[in-house]
This record gives sequence, C-alpha cells and structure tokens, in this order.
Amino acid sequence: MSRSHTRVTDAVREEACPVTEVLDRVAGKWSVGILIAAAHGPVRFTELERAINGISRRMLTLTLRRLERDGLLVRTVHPTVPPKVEYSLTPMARELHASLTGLVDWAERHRSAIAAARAAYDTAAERPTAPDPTSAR
Amino acid sequence: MSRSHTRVTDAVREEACPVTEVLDRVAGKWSVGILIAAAHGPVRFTELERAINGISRRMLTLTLRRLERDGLLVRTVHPTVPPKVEYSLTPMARELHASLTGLVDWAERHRSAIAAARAAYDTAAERPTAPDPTSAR
DNA sequence: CTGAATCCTTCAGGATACTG
DNA sequence: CAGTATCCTGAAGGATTCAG
Repeated sequence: MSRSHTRVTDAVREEACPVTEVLDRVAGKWSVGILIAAAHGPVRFTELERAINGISRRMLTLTLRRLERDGLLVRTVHPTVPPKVEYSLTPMARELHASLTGLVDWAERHRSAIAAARAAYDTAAERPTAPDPTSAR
Repeated sequence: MSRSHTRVTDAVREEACPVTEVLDRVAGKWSVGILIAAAHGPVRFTELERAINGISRRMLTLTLRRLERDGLLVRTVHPTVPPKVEYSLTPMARELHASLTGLVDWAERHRSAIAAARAAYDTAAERPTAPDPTSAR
C-alpha cells in the first residue's frame, strides 16, 4: 500500500475546500432520506426501513452509523425485550434540515424538466452527424 | 448479465422517492463545487480547473457533461482559436444555488464539531469494554 | 427487533498520455 | 485551450446469512 498513489490526493481529501467536506458526509445514497425521515421526531430502526423504500438493512445500518459518528444522529437504546432503538437528529443536524428540504423541494419541482433535458441530450448524442435534414430522403 | 439481480432494484432506482433523485445528480464529488463556482457568471474550463482545487481534468469534464446533460449547465463554444468554452448555470440551477450555499455554509459552521464528534466516536469504539475504571490498576 | 458478517459487483474517480 | 482515451484502485452498495 501507499505506492506513491495517495500523496497529494490524501492531503487534498483531508484538507480540501469545505465543499467536498459537506458532501462527503451527506453523500451517501440514503443519508438525506434518513435525515429527513428523522426530522419529525425519534424514529425506530424498522420505521426507517419501511419509510425509506428501497434501502437494504445493511445500508440502513451503515448509514445510521456514519451519521451517528459525524454527530448528526443520536442513537438511544431502550433496554427492553424486544430491543427498541431510536434515532433522533442532533441540533446540528436540525440546522441542516432547511437546506435539505430545499434540495428535495427543488428536485420535485424540476423533476420532469431534468428528465426532459436528459432525454434531449441523449437523443442529440445519438445523432453525431445529422444536423442537416435538407439533403436526404 | 441481468441474472435476476437488478429487477426490483432497477425499478427502485429509476422510480424511487425524489430524495434519491436529487442526490443522484448532485452526488458527484465535484458537482456542487462546480455549480457554486459557475454561479457568478459564465466560467471557462481552465478557470474551473484552477478554481476547484484538486479536481482532475477528467473529472472536470465528466462532471460538466453530467451537469449539462441534466440541464443544469449550458455549454457555449466560441469557435475561435484557441477554443473558448464557457459554462453557465441554467435558471433551474440558479434556484438550487441557495440550498447549495446553505449546505456549504452549514459545513463551515460545524466543521470542527463534526470532527470532534468523529474523534469521540472513534475513541469510544476503541474501548469496547472499559466503561468502569473503578475496578482496575 | 436490531443489527453484524460475508461475498460480490458496479462505478466513481485518480494517474497518465494523446489530440484538434 | 479544451478536451478524449485507457488503465487501475478503492469504496459504495446489494444479496444473503447468522446472532443477541
């Protein structure tokens, strides 16, 4: 390991602009979903599992751990049988909520526009050299 | 390929909640950086390359293409020598700007708190069974 | 109910070199 | 200047199984 491959890269990843830093911890495919789902009060593991729609048990656990590690979630274990674990947002995470919903809101508003742009772009890409329909059939 | 591996998964990825959709296009390590950098007017390729700090030429190109494809950036080629290409935000992307800066702002405010939380979490993890120093040495 | 462990595939992304 | 092409590695994430 460390075959002169991660030298400057390491420094950049660790030190780089805050931009990268933000996304690095909200970057997961499920982080935002979980944060939003947990916004309206403590949520149980299974609740999240069913609320998120498509998440695997593994990824739920992993993402929860990461969010907990970064101080965005607090994990409360109720020593009962069966076990009951609740996750809630920290104050820090609550501050993030506005931006997050802003993001989701934006996505919903422009969902179709984006799909259209995508389709248009892809269609154009399939016609590398056909900008002149005047000449043919 | 397609060994009954991506069936339900596909449907989920394509159709799933808007949450996943948002992040899927802002998810890249550099997308947000580029969007913010381009917020204050048309930006040239090289300008971005030097502004972003750490991005490779390849990733810059790829990310630009993806953002263009999703209708967040417009690419304007000035047929000059040497070539000059400018990227600017679409109105749609401008609406996103507030949330994005909100995110970055949040990150800067809590950068140290997150680092601390992380350190604390990791430290705790290294002491699986030592919550009681009253009993020993 | 709430995970942890293992295996495996895909893909983002870095390094490097070449081009119109 | 503004890319494109190729190679390669690590990390993300899905499926599945085992456990307290």
